[in-house]
Parts: sequence; C-alpha cells; structure tokens
Amino acid sequence: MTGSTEPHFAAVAALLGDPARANILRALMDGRARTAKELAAIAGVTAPTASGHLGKLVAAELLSVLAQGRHRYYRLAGSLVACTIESLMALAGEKPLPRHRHNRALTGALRAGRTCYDHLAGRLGVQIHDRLLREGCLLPALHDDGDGGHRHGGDGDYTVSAAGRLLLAKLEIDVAAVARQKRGFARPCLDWSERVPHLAGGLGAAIAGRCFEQGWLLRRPDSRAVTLTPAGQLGLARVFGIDAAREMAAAAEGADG
Amino acid sequence: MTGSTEPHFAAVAALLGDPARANILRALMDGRARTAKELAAIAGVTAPTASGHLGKLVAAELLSVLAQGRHRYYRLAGSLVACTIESLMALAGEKPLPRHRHNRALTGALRAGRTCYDHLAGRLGVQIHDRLLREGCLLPALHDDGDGGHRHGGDGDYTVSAAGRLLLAKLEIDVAAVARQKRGFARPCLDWSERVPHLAGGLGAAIAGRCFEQGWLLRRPDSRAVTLTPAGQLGLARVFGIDAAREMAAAAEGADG
DNA sequence: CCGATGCTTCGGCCGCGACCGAAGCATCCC
DNA sequence: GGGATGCTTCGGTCGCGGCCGAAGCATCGG
Repeated sequence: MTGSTEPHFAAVAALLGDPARANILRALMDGRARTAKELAAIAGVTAPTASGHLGKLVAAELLSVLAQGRHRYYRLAGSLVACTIESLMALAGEKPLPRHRHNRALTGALRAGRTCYDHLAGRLGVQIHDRLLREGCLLPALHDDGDGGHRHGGDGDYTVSAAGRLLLAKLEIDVAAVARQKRGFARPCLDWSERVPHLAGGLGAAIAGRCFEQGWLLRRPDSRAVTLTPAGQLGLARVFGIDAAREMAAAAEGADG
Repeated sequence: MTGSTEPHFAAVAALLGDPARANILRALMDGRARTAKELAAIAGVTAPTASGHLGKLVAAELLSVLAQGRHRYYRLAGSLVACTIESLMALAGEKPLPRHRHNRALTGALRAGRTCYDHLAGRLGVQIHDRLLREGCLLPALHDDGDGGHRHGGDGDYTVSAAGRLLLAKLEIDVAAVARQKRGFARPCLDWSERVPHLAGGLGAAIAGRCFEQGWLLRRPDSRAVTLTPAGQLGLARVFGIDAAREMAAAAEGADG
C-alpha cells in the first residue's frame, strides 16, 4: 500500500512486451516508415490484429502515422523510443547466452554499424560520438541554470563548440539550423551492442543523413545494418579521423560472446 | 513471416510491464534490498503472488536474491537494470502531462538528487559526472580493439586519468580497487530527469557510498531522493568544485514542465 | 519440542487481452 | 460506376497469466 498505483513506465513496458508489437517496433527501428499491411506480415498476424496493435502504439505516442492515399505509413515517434528499445536490448542481450551460430554474420554486421531510428549506432555510431567528444566538438551540457527558462524538454543535452561547428561544416551541416528544429538536439543514446552511448537527436540524424546522401553509407534492404562504401571510408577518415573499415570489421568479428 | 520470432527484448519488457512487478522494481530503484514480504505489501498483492513475480524476475536476472536466515532479500541485479527503467521512465514521463500539482515537491526533490540503484542521479549525479568529464578526470573509453580479447561485458566504458585518481583519493576512493571488482567499472547511465548521463558502475557506486558514509548525503526513508547536509555542501565543493545546494535547489524549482 | 514467522509450491478461479472472420468505409484503378 | 485494394471496427473465442487460499518446508524463538 506504500505506493500501489501503477507506475507510468509499466504501461509503456507492457506495450513493448507483446511479441507482435515488439516485432513491429523492431522492424521500424531503422527509422523507415511502413504500411499497416507490411507490419502485419512482419508481426505474423492478420490485418485486424495489427491494426489494433498499431492503434495502441499510436495512442501511446510510441508511433506516429501518416495517411497517404489509402495507405497509412507508421514510423517510430522519435529517437527516444528507439533509444529505449536499444536500452532494453542491451539489458536482454547478455542474459540468455543464446550461442546462435547461424546468424552470427547478421549480428556481426549489426554490431559494426546500423541505424537507430534516424541516427547511427553500433561501432560506427559510437566511434563518431566518441570522436566528437574527445576532440572537444561536443560538450557535455552545462545545464546553465543561472538564467531562468530551462525548459527541460527543449534544450539539447550536448552543446556544439566552435571547433565542432567547423568540423560539421565539412559535412555541410548547419548546426544552427539543426538547433532550430523543435526536437532534441544532441542526446546520448545507450548503444545496444557497444554498451556506450552514441549520438541521437537532430544532430545525430543530420550526420547520418549526410552520410547516406553522399553515398558514404548504404542502407541494406531488410536490415538496420549499414554498408560502408569506399567513398565513405575516405570521407569518414577525412571528417572524423576514424578508420571506419577497420573499426567495423573488428566489431563484426567479435560478434559472439 | 520476415522475422516473426519474438525479439529478446519483448520478454524483458513484458516482465517490466506488469503493475505488481513494476511497483516492486520501482521500490528497488534506490539500490536497497528488501524482503519478499515488504515487496508484497508495496506491490499490493499477497505473499504467494509476490513470490511468483520475484521468482520470474530472478530467473530473468533482473533481480538478485540473498538468503539470510528465514528472510530473502531482493535487490536489482545491476545498474544496467536501473538504467533501462530510467530510460523507460524518460519515455513514459513526458507524454501524459500529468500536471500533478500535489506531489511536485516530491518530484522536485527527486530531480534535485536521488539514488539510481547504487549510484547518484538527478541534478547532483549529473553535476558530478559532468565535472569529472570536464576536468579530464574521466576519459571516454578508448575501446582499443587493437589487441584481441575485448570482452564487451567486462571492460569499463570510462577510464580514469591520473588527475582523476588524485581527485578521487580526496574521497578516499582507491580507483584500482574499484577496477578490480567484477562489475562494470564506470558507465554512463541516461538520467531520467536531466536527460543526460550520470555515472554508473562500480565507480559511481563508490562515490555515492563515500558520500553517505561521510554524512554528506542522507537517504530518505521511503524515497529515492537524497538530502544534502551542510557537511555535504562543503565536501562536494571541495572535492568536485560544485555548488551542490544551488544546483539542487534549481533543479527542484524546475520540477514542473 | 512447539508455535510463530517467512517464504514457497500447488490447485483452481477468473479476467484481460490477443487473435481471427466478417462486415463496414475509404481510396485507387479501369 | 464497379471491382479491387488497404485499413478499420465489431463480435466472439480462447488461452495465457495474475491472483488467491491452503498446504508444505525452512528458520527462529522460547
């Protein structure tokens, strides 16, 4: 009786706890939008059942929906959703000791580099995050409360230094423009496979977006894993000073426990 | 049919999704151990029901149990569990816009400073984390894969510099001894209220422990919130160079959205 | 040794929620 | 307009799992 009211997080966890919904969410973890029918097939349920699940997920604001003609496209509501799921995966991943030999190649690729909603994760994402932090491009959030008005939802968690603006300009990213977006600016997101944060938020999305636009990285059709191109190898070395090919190969190798 | 096997994280989320279990976990978020009977009362269920829940949570390695006489003490299995729940709270917290006026003081105190499993969180925890990072006491994890043997579960995510060892010696913390522990050494943990990582792992626990031992901080009986003592105000200023009273007051003020 | 206490296991009850088929709208194409 | 496609709502079934009371072990106290 001390506090028998249901905690808020329990309702969210229950949403994530159903197998069908979990499959839907996992499929959307790459940030792409999918139709209700596609998601029904992925979840292995009929269209009515999937519709019910999707309705609940939208009501809980875990998913957002865009109606386009007779199709309805569902996607994750934000990177915070993806971050929470990554965190759950980190918690669930180490326990069962599955020893699945057969899909080691797949998980290896996922560990090397993948998308987490709209930003980069895996070894590649962590390397970029660490590099920006180490070079002083990203500063760990003053939280300057001296002046009032600290709306805790709006202000970014990292700030970008002058050096950071310079570096990101090489990627043709306008930091000020990103900061003007109404979303989280630059937030750490606990990485499922590396157990260290990578960069989420608008800035993380901008970096990932430029990597795809420039052909540095390619999305794989049915996986969150990304492929590094030769141009990407050069570009990432030039901008971030990281040996992406070596890092990603090392992460892929160490796929098993 | 693309991938209709249940994702691992769904099972964990389902565990967290039951109201009774969620209440149990929330009660254990302060890192203290409690008996089965206490937890049954907190969850609002009878002893047999609680026993079933606790058994499942232990089987899933979310909880660990210590038998002592005829009592069995349950506690969170590790800081990663606490981190995941914090992440879920962050996801669940912003949506419903609860506008609970009556317990604003409570959430204010929680935002100011609280325990997260065995380490400090809230504004206080974030301040310490940031300070250590800013002063170069904590270095963001090389992840040196050059040599083999990178057991991803064992190595810490932050490393402590010489300056850090010096600073922590002022707290009578032997960094080498902490590093020898079989647990995560120093990991960032996403803070529920501040949306920025604080310091988890053995080092975070050691810092929190010394703060309690020296009477700098007091645990409140039925809350995760901590109270700053005058000695703590002085000590934290001396060791970390932070104005804890001012920071915590500011965080408590901004409790509402 | 006996009763009290703490915790667990065992059956059985019961309700929530996932699931499906059928039907109802909306949209697109011919 | 008519048929096909995509999605949702509506009833109804059913199984999983939370819940409790009673009983079974263990431990502590006298």
